[in-house]
Amino acid sequence: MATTGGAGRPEKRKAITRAATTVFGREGYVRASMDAIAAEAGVSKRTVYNHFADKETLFLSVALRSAAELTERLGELMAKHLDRMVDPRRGLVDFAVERADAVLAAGEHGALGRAIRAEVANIPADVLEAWLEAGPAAAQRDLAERFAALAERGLLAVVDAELAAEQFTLLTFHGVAERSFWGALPVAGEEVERIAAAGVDAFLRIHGGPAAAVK
Amino acid sequence: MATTGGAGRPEKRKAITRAATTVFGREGYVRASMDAIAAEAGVSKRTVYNHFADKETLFLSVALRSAAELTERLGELMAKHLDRMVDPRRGLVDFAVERADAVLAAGEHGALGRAIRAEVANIPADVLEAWLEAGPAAAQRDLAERFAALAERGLLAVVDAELAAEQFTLLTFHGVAERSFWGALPVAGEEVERIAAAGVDAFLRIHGGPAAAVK
DNA sequence: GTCTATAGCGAGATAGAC
DNA sequence: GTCTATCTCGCTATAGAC
Repeated sequence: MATTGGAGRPEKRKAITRAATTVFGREGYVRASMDAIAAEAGVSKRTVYNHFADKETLFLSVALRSAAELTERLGELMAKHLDRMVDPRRGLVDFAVERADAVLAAGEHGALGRAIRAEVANIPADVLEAWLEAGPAAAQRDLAERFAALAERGLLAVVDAELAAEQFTLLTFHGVAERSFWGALPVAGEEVERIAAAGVDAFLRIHGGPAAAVK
Repeated sequence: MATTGGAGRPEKRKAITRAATTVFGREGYVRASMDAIAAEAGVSKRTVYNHFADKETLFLSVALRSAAELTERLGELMAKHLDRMVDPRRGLVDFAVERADAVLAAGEHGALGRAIRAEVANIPADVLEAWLEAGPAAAQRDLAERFAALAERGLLAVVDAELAAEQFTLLTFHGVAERSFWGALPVAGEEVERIAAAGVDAFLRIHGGPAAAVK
């Protein structure tokens, strides 16, 4: 959102956004200080204010960027596991595990998502809408399209792809997200796999095609 | 957790915890000021520090209390809707709707839960454990016991009651919690009912007994 | 002309003395 | 219940260095 102008070397700007991402992710919006971000970026505080009008602008800028990056990463994971899927259970479980890792791994995008969720009451409605559209909503639409394609191929018995995508995410991801407080606390890999497997089993009982019948 | 001592009139203490609950819930931990809490309680700041050693102690104290109260309230809702249940779908949907209201209604316990989730990285592990035990974990165990009893009565076909309770919560509650950012943003009542109904339908496909077969 | 370094302002916080 | 010491914050201003 609205930088201060075109001023400044682009490599400095990149260092600032990188630093802001890690510091906001680690400390949250209120605790993070512009001093700490400048120090982490290895630039002077004045340079930070040369590139971004104020703290809020910087935060929303990196939050939007992080959401878009995560959406892209999740799209890659879907392509890898779902597009050429043969065994529904295996493909879905593998995707669920890798998604949980991608979103919740320490120091990654999940930390900024947690900061956004903590600040939601203080974020302008239109900016929050933009974040949702670049992040969670977009990823959810991607997944729904993939599920519709899988139904086309007879691998899932999905009638409402949006609903199926929502329920898949709830059953295989949100349990882990809640346990780890969106990545703030570590969750054992085998726990992630256990939840993913149980979630996929349940999902297939709701939306599984004949080829994916569950005992 | 560890107050400063037995000093002070109990009605003042109650006013302080009430005020702290609303202010922490409204502003979050970092933004909330001890001045604002003292003003909201109608006492002097000195009185606040007479009852609670510092800001963190006060916060954790009211967070624990709120979690326990919410667990009790949820237990009442379960008793009301599940113990004498006749129609599984109706009972489960009604419970899901009232639970979402109880947890996420503006200014209620959900606000403090949101504050806790935002501060999770800065909360001592043992205190966080205590909060989980008094709140979410206890409520989840209650629900599992109820589900086991319903299976006993033939109203559900549940084999793993803990898993069923977890999946019920995911399917009927977490979608609403996520949409409203744990109560920070309003969600229309009909949206809550729609999600609850779809979640219960899915749940009954996984765990429904013969009496609750879904088309 | 963009950067660094530093100093400082005004506001608001915790915490505690009186 | 007031009042204040001390700290840190976001942000600005003033220097000079590459």
